[in-house]
Amino acid sequence: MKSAPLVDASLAGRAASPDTMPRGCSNFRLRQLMRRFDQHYDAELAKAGLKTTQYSLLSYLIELEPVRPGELARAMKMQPSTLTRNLKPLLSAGWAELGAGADARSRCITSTKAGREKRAQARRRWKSAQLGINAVLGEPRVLALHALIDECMDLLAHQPRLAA
Amino acid sequence: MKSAPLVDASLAGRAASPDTMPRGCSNFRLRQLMRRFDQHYDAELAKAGLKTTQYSLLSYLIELEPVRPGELARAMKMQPSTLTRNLKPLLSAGWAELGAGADARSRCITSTKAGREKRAQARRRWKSAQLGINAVLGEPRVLALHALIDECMDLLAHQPRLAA
DNA sequence: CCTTAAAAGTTGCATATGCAAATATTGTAG
DNA sequence: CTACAATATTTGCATATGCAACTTTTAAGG
Repeated sequence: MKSAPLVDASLAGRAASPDTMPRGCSNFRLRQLMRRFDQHYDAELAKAGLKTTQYSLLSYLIELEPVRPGELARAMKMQPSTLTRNLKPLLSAGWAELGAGADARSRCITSTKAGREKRAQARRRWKSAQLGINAVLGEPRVLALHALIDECMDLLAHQPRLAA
Repeated sequence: MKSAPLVDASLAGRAASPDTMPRGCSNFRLRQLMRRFDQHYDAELAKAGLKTTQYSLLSYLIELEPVRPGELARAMKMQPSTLTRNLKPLLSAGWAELGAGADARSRCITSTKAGREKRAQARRRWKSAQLGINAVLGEPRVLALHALIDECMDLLAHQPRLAA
């Protein structure tokens, strides 16, 4: 028995025949690729002493500051609770500061001088990582990937009710 | 001052002009999309009582069992240490079991009857989530995304030295 | 005013992720 | 047989992620 392939179509999704319907789990695929990318960028950014996620957050903060937590979370399309916690390493490192907002129930996040310097330094590492990706995958493919991701994000954004 | 766009090209990467070079951070984009997908699949799979990651792991386990931890990690392209921990919820739930391997320093993972039943049940939820994605994004776009991800994974796999 | 809703953040709980280091075991060279 | 390298897995440490519940404040009705 066991005529089935090692990993069935719902897992890897590259065995079964026609290309008329998506095979395999989109989420698992995305997750795999994200892990790979993350490792690459992290390895480069580690030389500047931060994680890729921290670099993104610091960059968005510097662009948008002074900014409220919720606003920043919305801009980065993440949960407010996630932002609260992702901010902690930046606060500990002295790259960002959390002050009182106009509204007493809100806050105001700003970057420090050290934070802006760290971002400038890390940016060179990020650039290196990005160029590495461009080189290995080829710029056209990276462009296509970006475009496709953007399309998906747009379509998902206007779709409040996704689950059946 | 401040003629710069709200979020510069290195962040969102959709402002600046020519399409001749990738703009913005591929990693951040992937991360965003992955979060979205994850939420969608998780919402659906929660009805069966597990997370998307656990569904993937359980599925791979059932396909490959009996299997050693390292082998399973390699198949799923994740770190062995990550697999060790991701397995814990499955063990706690009684969906998988960890036994002694041939080699005394290794182990042998197998699924339980409850695990296989749970997977069958969860598979319907996964299918529903996947169909939802196909519907919102359109099957051609999902196919394109899969193909692109697969290409990237292949190119990255044969590239041991990525970082500069 | 007072009650109730809405808004903004944070915390509790659980999981996912990876690197580096530790552990245990097996294989190998002298 | 022993010291050392190679293999297989797990732990320590730190972060990332989300949902649901909770706290505090402000706004809206009566």
